[in-house]
Amino acid sequence: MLEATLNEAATLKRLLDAVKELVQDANFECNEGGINLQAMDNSHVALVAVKLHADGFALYRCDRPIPLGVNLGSLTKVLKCAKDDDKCTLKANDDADVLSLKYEAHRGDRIAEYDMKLMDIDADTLGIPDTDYDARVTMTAAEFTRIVRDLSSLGESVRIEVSKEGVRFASDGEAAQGNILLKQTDAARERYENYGKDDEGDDDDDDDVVEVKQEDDEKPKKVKKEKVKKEEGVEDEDEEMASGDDEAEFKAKSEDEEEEVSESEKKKRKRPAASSSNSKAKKKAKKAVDDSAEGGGGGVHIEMTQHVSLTFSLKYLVNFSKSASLSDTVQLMLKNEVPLLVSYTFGQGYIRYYLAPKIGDD
Amino acid sequence: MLEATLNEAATLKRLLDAVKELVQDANFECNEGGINLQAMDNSHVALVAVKLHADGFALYRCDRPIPLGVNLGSLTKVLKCAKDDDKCTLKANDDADVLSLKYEAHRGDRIAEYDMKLMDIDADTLGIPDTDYDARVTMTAAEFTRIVRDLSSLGESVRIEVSKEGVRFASDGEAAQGNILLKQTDAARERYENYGKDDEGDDDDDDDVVEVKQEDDEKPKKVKKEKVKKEEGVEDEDEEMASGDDEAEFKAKSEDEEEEVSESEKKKRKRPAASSSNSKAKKKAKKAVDDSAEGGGGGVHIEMTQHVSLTFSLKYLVNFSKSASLSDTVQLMLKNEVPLLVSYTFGQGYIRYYLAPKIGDD
DNA sequence: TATACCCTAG
DNA sequence: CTAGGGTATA
Repeated sequence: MLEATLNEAATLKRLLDAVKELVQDANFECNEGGINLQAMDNSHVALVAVKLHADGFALYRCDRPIPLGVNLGSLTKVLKCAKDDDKCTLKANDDADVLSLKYEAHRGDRIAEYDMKLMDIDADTLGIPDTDYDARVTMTAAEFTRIVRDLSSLGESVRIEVSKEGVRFASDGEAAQGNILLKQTDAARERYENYGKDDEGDDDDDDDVVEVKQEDDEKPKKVKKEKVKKEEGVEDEDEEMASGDDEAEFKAKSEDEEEEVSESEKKKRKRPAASSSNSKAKKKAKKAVDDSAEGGGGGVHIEMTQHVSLTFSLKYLVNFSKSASLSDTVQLMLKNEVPLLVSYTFGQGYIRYYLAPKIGDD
Repeated sequence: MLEATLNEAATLKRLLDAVKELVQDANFECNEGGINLQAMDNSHVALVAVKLHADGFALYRCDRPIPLGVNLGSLTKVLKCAKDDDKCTLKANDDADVLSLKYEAHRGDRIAEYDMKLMDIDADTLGIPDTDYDARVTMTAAEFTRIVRDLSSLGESVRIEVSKEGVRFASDGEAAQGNILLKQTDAARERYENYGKDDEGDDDDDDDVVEVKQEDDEKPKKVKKEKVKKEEGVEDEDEEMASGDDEAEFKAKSEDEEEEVSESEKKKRKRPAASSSNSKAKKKAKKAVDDSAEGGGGGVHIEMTQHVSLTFSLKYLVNFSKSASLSDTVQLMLKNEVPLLVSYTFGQGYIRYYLAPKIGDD
C-alpha cells in the first residue's frame, strides 16, 4: 500500500517531461524512503535516476516496497489533467495493478481522480558505478540548457573539456564549428561553493575539494590531489561498462534488487532544502543568488583534480536539460572515459542522468 | 582582413531573420565603408539591399574589399547561438574561406567562438534603378506589418493606392475583400517631415517635396511638380526591367562590380543616428514620437507628385515586414509600373526591399 | 528531415 | 511581450 501526497503536481509533471522521452516504461520503486525510478534509454547509452524523498511529500506512507510499472506516456497524459498547483495524491495497492491519482485544488472545491493501469516491467535495475569523478562543474541550469541547445543546431555531439581556465563546450558541424568557454568567476564560486555538498554525505568537506580559482591560473589555491568524491548514496556494483560501436553502453543487471536507502541517503533527506532549488522559490532564490551578477548569473564553479575531455551526444544532453524546470542549478560530474553525470537537485529529491561518452574522441 | 564588432548581436540576428527567407546565399560585400549585401530572391521578383555603415560598429577594420559568400541558413544557425546583447565580432581573412564569429557576454565570463565556412557566390550585383518615385509613404513599421499580415489572410496580393487622401491597401480574396485606408494626419506629417531626408543626400529639401495635407483635399499646400527623388547612393545602371509572366522581374547583371561608397553615402554615415530608429532606443524613441497619437502612432505621411496604384504579392510584403524589429518606421516609395521600395532605416544602416509589381492590375 | 507558423507559458 | 515547444508542412 502506497499513499503519497505532493503539494504540487507540477513537480511530477516536470519530472515526467524530461524522462518520458528517454524511456517509455519504468518502475517507480516505492519504499519507506521514498520513490525511486531508474531506467535506461532504449539504446542503453543514457540512464536516468530519479529520487523523491519520502519527507518531501506532504504525506507519505509505504508499508513495504512496491514497484509500480508505469507507462510514462500514460502517466504524462494523466498528469496533464492536473493543475500545476494541485495537491496530488498517489495511491496504489500492494498488488500494484492500478495507480490512483487524486488532484485537489488547494481551495478544496475541486477534486479529480484518475486511475491508471500499471504493468509488469522487468526490473532492469542498473548498477550505477560509484565513480570518483575528476571534475565537478556547477552552473545555472539555464545556461546549460542554452549551450546544449545552441550547439545541437550545429552538430551531433559536443566535446566537454574542463580545465582550470573553465569549461569549454565544442561542437563540429557541417556548416560551422563552435565552442563556448565559460570562465570560472568569483561570483559563481561563492554562489556554488557549498552547492551539493550537504547533499553528498560523508566526505567532500571543503578541504578535500580542489578549488580552482580563475584569476591565478597557474597556482590554484587549495589543490589537494584527492578525487572529487560523489555518489555515495548509490550502489556501486557492476562497474564495468560495455563498449558499443560508437558510444559506450550501460549494462543492465536485470535483477530485482532494490536500491536500498543508504546511510548517506538518510542524512541527505534531513537536509532542509536549503540549496535554493525549490521550484516555488525559484525566482527568489535566483535573485538572492545573483547578488553580484545580473540576469542568469553567468560563470561556472569548477572543482577538479585533473583535466578532462569527453564527447557526448547532444541529443541526450538537450533532453536532460529539460529538467531545468526543476532546479536553477545543474552539476556536471566528469571523468575521462566514464559516463557523464548530469544532476539536478531540487527540494524534493533529484534527477540524475548518466550519459556514456562517445568513444574515440579525446 | 575584416574585423568588425557589433555591440549587440541582435542587430545581425534581426537582419538575417528577414533576409534568409528571401535568399539562401549572398555575398556580404565588406569594404572600408562598411558591409553591404544585395541579393535577389529566387524568382527575381524581390531584391534586398542591406547596408551596415562602418561607423555603426564599435570597431571596424577592413583593409580591402572582401566579398564574404555566406549561406544565410548557416549564418542564422550560428547567430542563434548568440544572446541578443552579446558583443559580436566578425572576422575574416582576405581569402575569405571562413567567417569567424565571437560572442562575448558583457560580463566577460562567457566567450563563444564559431567558425563558419564561406563559399564562392556569383556576384549577382544588381543594378538598382535610380528611380524618381512618385510617392513616398512614411508610417510606423508596426502598422505596415499589421496591414500586410491582415490582408494576407484574405488574399494573395494587395493593391496599394496613394492619393492625396491617404494610402489605401486593398486585397481581394475568396471569402472576403478588404481595404485599409490610412489617412494623412498632421501628427504623422510632423513626425516624419524630415524622416529619411538627411539620409538621402543632395536634393529633397523640403521645398521640393510635395506636401499633401489631408484637411484641404482640394488645394494641397506646396505642390511643386518636381519628382520625389531618391536612391542617390546606389548605382543606377540597368534600369530596364524585364517583365515576367505575372510579375515583373529584376535582371541580374552578374558582374563583379563593387557598390562604391558615393558622396551621399558618406554624408549619411556622418549622421548621428538621429532618426529615432536605433534598436536600443526603440521604446523611448517610439514614445517620444507619439506625442499626439497613441499606441503605434497612427496616420501616415505622404509626399507625392501623382496618384499611384500598384499591386504586389502579399507574401513578399509580409516577409519584408519582419524587418520591423530593426526600425519603428518604414518608408514605401512608389511609382506606377516600377518596383516598390520598402525601406527600413536604423541607426546602423538600412535594409531596403524592392518588389516588382504584379502586372495588369491597375 | 528541416523549417515556419502558432500557441502557450513565463 | 517574448521565448520555447509543438505542430504542420514542404
